Amino acid sequence: MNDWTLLRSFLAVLRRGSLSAAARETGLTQPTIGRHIDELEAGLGVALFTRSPNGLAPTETASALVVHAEAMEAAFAALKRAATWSGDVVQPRGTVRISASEVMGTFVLTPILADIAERHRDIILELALNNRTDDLLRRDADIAVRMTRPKQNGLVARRIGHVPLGLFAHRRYVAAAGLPADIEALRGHRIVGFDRDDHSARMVAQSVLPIKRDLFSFRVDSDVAQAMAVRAGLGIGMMQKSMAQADPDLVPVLADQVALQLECWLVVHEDQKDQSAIRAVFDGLAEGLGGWLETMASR
Amino acid sequence: MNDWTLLRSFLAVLRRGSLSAAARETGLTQPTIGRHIDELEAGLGVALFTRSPNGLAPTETASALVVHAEAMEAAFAALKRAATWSGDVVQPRGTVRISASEVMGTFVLTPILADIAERHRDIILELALNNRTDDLLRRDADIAVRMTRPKQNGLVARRIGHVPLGLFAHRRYVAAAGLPADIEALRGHRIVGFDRDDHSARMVAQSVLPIKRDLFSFRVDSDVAQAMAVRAGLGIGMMQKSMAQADPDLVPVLADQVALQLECWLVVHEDQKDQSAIRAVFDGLAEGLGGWLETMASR
DNA sequence: TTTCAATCATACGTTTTTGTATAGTCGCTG
DNA sequence: CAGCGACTATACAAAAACGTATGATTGAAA
Repeated sequence: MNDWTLLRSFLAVLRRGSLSAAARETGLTQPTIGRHIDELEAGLGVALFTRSPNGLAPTETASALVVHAEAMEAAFAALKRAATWSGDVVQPRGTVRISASEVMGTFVLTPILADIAERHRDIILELALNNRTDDLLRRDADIAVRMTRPKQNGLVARRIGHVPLGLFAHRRYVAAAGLPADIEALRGHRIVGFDRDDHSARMVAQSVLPIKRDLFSFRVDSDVAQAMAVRAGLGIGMMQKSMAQADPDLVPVLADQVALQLECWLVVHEDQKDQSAIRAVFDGLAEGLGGWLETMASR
Repeated sequence: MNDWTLLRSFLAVLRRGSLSAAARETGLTQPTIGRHIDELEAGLGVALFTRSPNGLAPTETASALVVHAEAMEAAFAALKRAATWSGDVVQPRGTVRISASEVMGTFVLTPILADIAERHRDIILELALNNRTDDLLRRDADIAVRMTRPKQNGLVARRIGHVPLGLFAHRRYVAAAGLPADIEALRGHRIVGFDRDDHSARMVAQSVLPIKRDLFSFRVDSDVAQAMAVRAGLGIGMMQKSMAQADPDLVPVLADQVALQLECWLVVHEDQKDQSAIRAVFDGLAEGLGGWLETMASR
């Protein structure tokens, strides 16, 4: 068993849930995908899917293997990106993939990246939005914007500045429920917070707030959705001040008692930091983010 | 360009240095490998090798891509291993790969692993000897024996105990060059140490010894070769006390002033620690290593 | 209940990929 | 300087992989 191609079909079936759908995704045909799965099961000596007329359901074994198949996929994508930097000429060019949180990527990075794209027309930019911290390790991205200091070896990190956070609520909510007098009084309010993904909670663990899941009466894992929920008057929630200030109907809550800020880090792989395309984007991000964070801090 | 198989040929050519040799390694033929390289170069749009009558030399680009291809390879190997744990039955079985340093793996682990293999006949053991610390991240191994506390997320680590180190020299060397009176006097002696790989230096950075490369008059990166050099009378070198005590001709040097010990950690992936095969090996290692470290400490 | 839109499985012809055989080039050695 | 051993490149045949077409089964909607 040593045919790497079979795993592409494996991933496709796992994601689409059927041979036919996987065939559509990969550009192959249903019999081919079926043969691939057969061959893979025979080669590994395990059952990967339970066949049924309405699709294929992955077995436990298949679920355990998916991380490795995805690692192969990520490595392949990284290889293709790295090939675009070839020669590393004076004029930087190629594809650079950036990983960031939803909020940072959507609201902060986009204008900065627009500027970088303007200055370096030969650089293609990719933006991966999620809150995982292992993007660089898996080479899922070339540059990461993170809110925690990276701990791994082999990474080069630069601290850019601080991002101020605060509690906010919509004017309408405040009119109906009032403002809490102190932190304890928050318990009587509707709080918007995370569902399962407690990355934001871990990040602010050093804070004065006792953040736990049962505190929240509205739960979503998407930071952007949390912000939208607050803007919709669903309750009090934590968000970046820059986002809140963009909406005149949002009022700060306990601003004097809850003043929180996250460190902002720019991270690259040690062995990639001298690629001209990556360096150009890194420097652009450092400059753009630095300026943006300064204007935020001075407000 | 999305044929994962081409990268296997790419790796083979890179390692063997010629199409023909790569063909022999992979079990394919020289024309096939040649076509694969052609196709890969065309697909990526870069030159990977400079052809010559006595082989293919990798370009700079090719060297930059090798890490990603190797990541794919490692992920594939990990997938195949993980498939052997299927079902996760009561009786643990499958292939478990352990990463350790040369010294630990060669001299300490082997008897312990023999014991584990005896108790679990359905477990196949693999032992990868190197001093890299990213084995687990790349999933190059399932369990790692390390001398430093792992810092990464997603890993579970257990501290097993301490490994005592010391300076030693061969009786013959001492007869010729004498024993140093204090640490400063080491400068007048022949010292056996690392060449380029300063992992051991970093590990003992907190020590009293000012370890730098120019201190050494004999340099090898292999810890085992260092120990052999000391046993051959080449000079004074640092080694595990357990190894030194196995040779009656070795005498401790500055034992009262240089007493060093490394922490010994057992590390496993969070999402794999409940696989019965891995758990069996992990527990066996913890028990065996723990006992061994205790007898070492009591000497 | 019947029909329809999915699905997976199988048979067969075609395309693509691979292997075999051979020619040609370079460097090394006697 | 000739011969040998290593390599790459090319031409053609064999084998493997793939796609098309079709049948069979299921589940949901009419």
